Amino acid sequence: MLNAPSTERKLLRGSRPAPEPVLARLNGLAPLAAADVLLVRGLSALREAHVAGAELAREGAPLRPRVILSGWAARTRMLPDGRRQIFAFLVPGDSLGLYAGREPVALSNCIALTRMESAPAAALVEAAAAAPGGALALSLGRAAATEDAQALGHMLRLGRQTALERTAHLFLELHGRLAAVGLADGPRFPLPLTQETLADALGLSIVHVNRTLQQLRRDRLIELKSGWIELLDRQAMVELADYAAAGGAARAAAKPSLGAQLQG
Amino acid sequence: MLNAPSTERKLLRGSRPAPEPVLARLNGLAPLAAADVLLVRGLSALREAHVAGAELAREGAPLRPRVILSGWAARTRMLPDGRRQIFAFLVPGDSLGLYAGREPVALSNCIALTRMESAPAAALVEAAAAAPGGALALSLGRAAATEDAQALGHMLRLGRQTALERTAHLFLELHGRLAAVGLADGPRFPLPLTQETLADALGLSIVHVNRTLQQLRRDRLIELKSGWIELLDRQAMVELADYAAAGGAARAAAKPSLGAQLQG
DNA sequence: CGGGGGTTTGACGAACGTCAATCGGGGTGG
DNA sequence: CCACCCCGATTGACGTTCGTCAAACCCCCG
Repeated sequence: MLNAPSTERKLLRGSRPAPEPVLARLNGLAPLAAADVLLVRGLSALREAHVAGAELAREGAPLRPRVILSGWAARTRMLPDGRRQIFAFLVPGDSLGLYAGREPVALSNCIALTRMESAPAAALVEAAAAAPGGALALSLGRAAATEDAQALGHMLRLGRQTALERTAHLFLELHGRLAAVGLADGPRFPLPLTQETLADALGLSIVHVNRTLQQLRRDRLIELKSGWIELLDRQAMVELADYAAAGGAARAAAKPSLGAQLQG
Repeated sequence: MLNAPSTERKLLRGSRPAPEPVLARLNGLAPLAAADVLLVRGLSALREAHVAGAELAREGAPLRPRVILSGWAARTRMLPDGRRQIFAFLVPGDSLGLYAGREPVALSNCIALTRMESAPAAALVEAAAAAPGGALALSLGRAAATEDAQALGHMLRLGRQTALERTAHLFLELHGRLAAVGLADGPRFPLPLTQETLADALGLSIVHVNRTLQQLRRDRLIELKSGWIELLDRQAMVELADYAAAGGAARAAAKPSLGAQLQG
């Protein structure tokens, strides 16, 4: 359930895990004004820590806007008999309840999958509302649209793709999203998820997820070990999973140059 | 593909198919001010007709805000090999592209499933933006939240429910939504969908949808004939499908009194 | 050296998809 | 008015995918 320990530290030596994922994300969606950049940077002063398993939102309860600085979370809902569906994974740079308007009521539960850090982001909402035509508002709007597009991609996976296609498609999406906030190391990225968590996201059983992962390994499409995954043949996976057609591809595309700019 | 002909006319004799579904919907979500009511009523002057199969939106193309006055539509996406997923059904009172902010780009295709009528609704967006604290803005916000909740319910269906549960759950959702705009006749409501369309929504094959419907009939849960469906034992269906837990139940609940008020 | 959560494997069964044929009803051309 | 036709609904036989059950196995930590 936790981020890989030694391996991670070794591979990202010299840079902190994710310098400013929220800034990278929002600035990647629309170049922010200087004031907006300061505002986003200021969020990290409000940093709060959560243990794995912490509940960030409960369905039906009020929901405070929040951005994720580090770690992974998941939006979920459960059936009375224990079946669980994960609607979305939240990675650094993602947000929660940012577009709820008035009456911010959570439509799903949200739980931390790893140890993580977040910050309340009401300031972002207010700043965007104060300047509806500004870059920040545009960026937040695009973030919302991206979320919607990803939800549609998830539905397409669940409804119309096989286990192999679904799994490849999800990995491609996660890779793109993590690359966009500077958290991918080329074709490699952290995947701190148990197979049970993957199963709940993909609408499969644990056992079948395991066999699907084995097949992706046998086909030399991925290498998966101790919380990290490497896409060995991205192009083949794109074709296998119809990634572009299934949506989210263009919108979640990595913009590595922007992340680099921010560090300069 | 068309609404049932003789039966429908007989059962709804004396009232037009759906007096003012958009008004019923929005007023049901938040009581509108008099000016808002006039604005919504004015939309029907812009009424446009569409044949079954008409394309209301294409993925990636600009999307103009629009409300549905009559008939059914579906949001879809296709895979290159022909597999199709329906993300949502749109019924009278529903809208399309109403919350897209700037850059209104369609995230999915939208096609008319029946002959239908719609009207451009940019006026609603502008009025809500002009009075962000007003009843209309609140109503549109709640409509957006309801849509999101329904999308989550759809994901839960696709990922974690059996064919029987999925089908019952969808019927319960549609019943609630149609009742909320005065289009249900007690436990009966129009269902102008082919089994192929249902299959694409439920993530099943046509044949399996057929067998699932047979079982719902055998179990005396529904009666389904020529474009109409009757829920014979709603409570049993709610338990079968875990309707409340799967979401959308409370939010999509019928508010028949409000529809009646509007007619007086 | 255990313990415990997560992973892997095998055997088996149920749910669902595919293929193919038939049926049925309503619309349409003759 | 009637025969034809076409799309959608229905049914049966069979194959595949995926789930369930159960038992190791593995590795990290305490």
